[in-house]
Amino acid sequence: MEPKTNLTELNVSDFAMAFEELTRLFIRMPSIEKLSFTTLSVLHTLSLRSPMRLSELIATEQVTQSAITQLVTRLERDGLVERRPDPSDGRAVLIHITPQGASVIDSRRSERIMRIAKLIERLSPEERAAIASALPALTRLAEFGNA
Amino acid sequence: MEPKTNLTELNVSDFAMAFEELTRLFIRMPSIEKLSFTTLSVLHTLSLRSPMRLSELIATEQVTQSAITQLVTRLERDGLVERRPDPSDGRAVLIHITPQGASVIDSRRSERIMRIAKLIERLSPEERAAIASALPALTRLAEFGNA
DNA sequence: AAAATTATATCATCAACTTATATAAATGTC
DNA sequence: GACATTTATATAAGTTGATGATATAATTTT
Repeated sequence: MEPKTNLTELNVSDFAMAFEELTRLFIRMPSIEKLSFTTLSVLHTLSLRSPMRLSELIATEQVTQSAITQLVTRLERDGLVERRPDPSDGRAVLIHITPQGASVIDSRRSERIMRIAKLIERLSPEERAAIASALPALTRLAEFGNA
Repeated sequence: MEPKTNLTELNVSDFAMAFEELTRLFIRMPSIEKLSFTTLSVLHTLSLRSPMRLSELIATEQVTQSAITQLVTRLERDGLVERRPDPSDGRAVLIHITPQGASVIDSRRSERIMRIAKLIERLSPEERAAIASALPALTRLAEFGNA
């Protein structure tokens, strides 16, 4: 609506490209545990909000009920989560993250921070400062995803 | 090695967190064509460097030979790529992207730019300017991935 | 010429996703 | 309260996407 099209459009296109590349880099980043995006995402969400219902996870993770049910079954098999009845609704179960599941997320997070640190080291102080001052904006962008 | 640990570490941790969230947002971003990461990545790589050998794609995409062979077989089935003999090596095939495959990548890219533009609109001019000045640094970060 | 390496196809298996179906519990309507 | 509708979740069947293993042909090395 606003005639900032020229400036916004140029920024966005370059930004989008850079971010796509960074996303690719991240996805392909080696990891101790070879877990899928959704697995990690579910565990991450549970590490923040455990316990949760399956229906809640379906909403946060944007995959089908069946996929979540099956993933939780596998995670339960591997000891990363537990199913418990929901006392407030006989149809539902509550998914609890186990200490083992939580430690997967913790170690994963630490590892990725270390890897990113390695990359950041290769930037100049000016480049780092620029990223630092953009960080609040990037953080805000990220929050839009939870809206 | 350098005693910038404090500043770098603080930045990196926050940056990493914001970055993880943004990555999640991007991965979960809805799309007209529901294609997997590796599918898109292969098509993207081919759109830049077609034709390529399977062995080259194995290296760029960081998955096994078997996975690439099978994926290319499916993409060929769907008309997005073509296999042709490599005249310089009787064992090899060259994978060419088709116009259809290229248009998948193009439309995907345009769509994502539009979606990101929508998000960027919600930032203030100051926030946008901060991201714009960080963009060269982010772009540099992204390039480390191709090293 | 034979051995070793390279390039790729295929098989078997499991994870991860989809749609479809089924069942039980909860809620809404009369 | 009886019945209809909705909700929550398990499961089946199928495809895709990944792995390791195996096989075959072409090329390179010895």
